[in-house]
Amino acid sequence: MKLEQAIQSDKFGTQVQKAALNVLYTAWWLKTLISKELKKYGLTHEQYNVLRILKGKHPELMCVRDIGNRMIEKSSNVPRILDRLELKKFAERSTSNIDKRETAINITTSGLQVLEEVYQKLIPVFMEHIALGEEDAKQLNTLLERMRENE
Amino acid sequence: MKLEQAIQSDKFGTQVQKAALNVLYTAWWLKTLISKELKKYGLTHEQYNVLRILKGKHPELMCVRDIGNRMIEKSSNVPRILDRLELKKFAERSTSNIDKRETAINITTSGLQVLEEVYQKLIPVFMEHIALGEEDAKQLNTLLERMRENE
DNA sequence: ATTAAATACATGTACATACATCTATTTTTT
DNA sequence: AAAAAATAGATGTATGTACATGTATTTAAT
Repeated sequence: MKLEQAIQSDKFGTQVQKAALNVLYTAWWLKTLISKELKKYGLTHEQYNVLRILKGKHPELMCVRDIGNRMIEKSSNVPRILDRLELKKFAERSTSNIDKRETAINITTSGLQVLEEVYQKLIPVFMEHIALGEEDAKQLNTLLERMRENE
Repeated sequence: MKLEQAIQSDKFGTQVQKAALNVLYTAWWLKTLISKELKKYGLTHEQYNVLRILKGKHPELMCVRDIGNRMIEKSSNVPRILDRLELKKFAERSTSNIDKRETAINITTSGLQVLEEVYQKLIPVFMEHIALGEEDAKQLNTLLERMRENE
């Protein structure tokens, strides 16, 4: 859907201003698409993100700050997200031996399992709904990174 | 900043998967950029968005559903955002005469005023931080809309 | 005309963001 | 070594999202 229809407006000033709205809208669209799938497994987008990050280092443990640095949304409140993951037994907290201020976080076996299941379901969702070839995607990545170049 | 640095990862699988993360990250980056400016005026990104929408129709009044349809994030809870705008006297609610179920919303003079002030401040912020020419922006818009083509 | 269905919006709940503050540790300074 | 500063992360608060439910009003069905 064109942005004009999506937000029922066609007063964008410049293409740059339209691009900003387009990025925001596309991000919402993507999040909704993914979240719909995750919901079947009782996961939110952010909880899934944290699990993916934990898996990336597994079997190493990670501290809260390291997870935060890898989050897409830097202002995410990681301790709170970990609270929910712990309740669902997808992650475990323990105090670090080296530095007792640090919390060492581990993904559980069922965390790894749910992650794998969800990922297998997400692939076809991506395939079906994201209408972009590898070449276009590459070009899109270039433009988005150019957009953020000034800090 | 390259996405690899931003989220401290370079395992993206495909360019399409990277593009999805890149869109999400850029949206967060944009929101943060804008919100920092809005904060000086006691506005959130979403409140600003609603005010912009109201201004677009002013002096016509709008109902809650019409505002919702124009929001970037379709799942926004418009009544709640209006609560805050009303407290700050930037918007007013009244019951529609034609259909008493509908709430007619009006932007106030100070709402229009704060919007104009903020907008004047946002222009240079855009100029300074969004490193994209009109041609690149146009191309970005094309790619984002192609991405969402399959619904 | 009366009842049923639909609509508009408000409101409740769980989760998340954005940001400030607090507590427990560790590191640095003196 | 003792005091001060820095750091890690938990927690509080206001706001927002996502979605379900409730209430008033209007429209459609019988």
